[in-house]
Amino acid sequence: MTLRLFNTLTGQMDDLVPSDGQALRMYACGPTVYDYGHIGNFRTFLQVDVLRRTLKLMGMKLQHVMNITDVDDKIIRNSTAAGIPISEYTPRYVDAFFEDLDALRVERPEQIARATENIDRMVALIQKLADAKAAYQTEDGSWYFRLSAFPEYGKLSKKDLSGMEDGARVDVDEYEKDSARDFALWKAAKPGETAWDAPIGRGRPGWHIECSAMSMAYLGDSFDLHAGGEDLMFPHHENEIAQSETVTHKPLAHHWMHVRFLLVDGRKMAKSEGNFYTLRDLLLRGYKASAIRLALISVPYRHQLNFTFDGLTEATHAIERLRTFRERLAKGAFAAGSNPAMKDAAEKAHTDYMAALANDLNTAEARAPIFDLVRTANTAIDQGQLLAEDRDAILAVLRAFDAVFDVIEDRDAEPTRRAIAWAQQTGRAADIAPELLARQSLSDEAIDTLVAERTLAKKQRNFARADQIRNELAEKGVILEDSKDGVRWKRK
RNA sequence: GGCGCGGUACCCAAGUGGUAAGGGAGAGGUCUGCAAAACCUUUAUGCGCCGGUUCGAUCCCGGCCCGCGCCUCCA
Repeated sequence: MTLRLFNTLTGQMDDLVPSDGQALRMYACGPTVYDYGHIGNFRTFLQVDVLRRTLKLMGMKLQHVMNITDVDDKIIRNSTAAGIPISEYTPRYVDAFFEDLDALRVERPEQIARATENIDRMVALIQKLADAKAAYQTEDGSWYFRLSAFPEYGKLSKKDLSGMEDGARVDVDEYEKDSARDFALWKAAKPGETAWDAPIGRGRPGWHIECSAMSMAYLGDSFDLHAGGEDLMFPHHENEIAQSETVTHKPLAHHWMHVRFLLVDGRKMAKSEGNFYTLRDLLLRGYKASAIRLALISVPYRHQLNFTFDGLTEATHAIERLRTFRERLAKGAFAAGSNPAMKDAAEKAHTDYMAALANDLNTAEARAPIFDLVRTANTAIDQGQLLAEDRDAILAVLRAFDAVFDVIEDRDAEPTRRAIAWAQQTGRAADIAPELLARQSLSDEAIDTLVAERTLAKKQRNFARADQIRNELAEKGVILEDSKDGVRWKRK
């Protein structure tokens, strides 16, 4: 099975296949670690995760590199304000980033590339650009890329910059540059700023050169796929192409994938808009990591996603439906044998599911056959028509679903527990929803004890006491379900 | 201004030239001591508006209205 994926560069759907016949070599732009990640960041990383997992489910091997930008203007600004060197400032945000990825079940790339560990490679690339007359140094010691050296500039974002007038009063602060659009490759050190000594002078790398140097170092001059948020298309990715292809004369990446933005209440998320949420904000409000994951991946990557709290609630309920269903299959007793109708239903669901993913990662379309199967199978179970082999076939379909979506298996307790601990340790305890704390107040053992007491009360037909216990548990966010096979409880 | 995307039921959302997946929510019912879960029924002759092409358009073409994103750091 082959994934058809929209390619920004060609403007059409192209098959995504490893050009070396072995593993798909892909580079995805990672975070700049100057603060905690927000849900917009994570939508992009989640969609790249969907891509990764889909390719793996199709049997493809991956060589996926993600950079971490651990030196840039914002980092320097913030670390200076905090009065500590960037080497002490960034680790906490690097750790937080990976913790958040874990909470959201985002798989780690095969290779993490840190900017500060690849400075030599960036310097070497700038020297090659200088040799090619595509880079020049200004009076203050900074290096810039000469846009006029790369006629194809704009081919990714389809921008025609030929009409832009050089030397126009576009950017008075950058009067030293030959052209207003020329971008920085190397920023000369200013007093007190983090800097590296290099043959091209003391300074630090520009953002764009990082990705060019690291992607080529880990994946070769020309690789299969480059991914990132839509905002990176211009100028970041365009600049990467210019830097790399000027030196190699080969396409940097054959395929470019851009994840569209997440909006909040119909607007781009921004601190100044007051609609800015980190993952931790949502966890502390009591939303489950799985619900956040599902909400952020259920709208296909090529569409804007309008984030709302209603959407999270909806995702919570949808996951609950799937989990309840799987538990019913796993714990129920089914007679041996196979029901041809159910076998067909399971096969069809699997086929449709895979086809939807193969069609440009259409996650919304991929969900539908799974929920169809849930309803069909539930009905069959109600009528005693579902047999043991059918159960196994359906469980296999659910595993294929979770291989990409990864929300049925309940791993929500840990991220929530960690978020609460983090809030308490960093003086943000006030941000923890009271309801969430109430929910945490009962141990599993305490719940089991109360459930047992209620079961006894029911047996003695003391329904008043039984209902009282059920209500008490409900107030603590524990929901009970009676069935022939006993009582199931779950945390809200 | 340039480039691009979207407007489908109460909400989210898929989709196709032949009459609308799925999820959530609501209503009624079955089951249950009562609930919960599950199942059944139900909620768009309708897919922003106006023209056109066509035997037939939500899906193709043109125009218009509305919303959003990028064009500067930004996932």
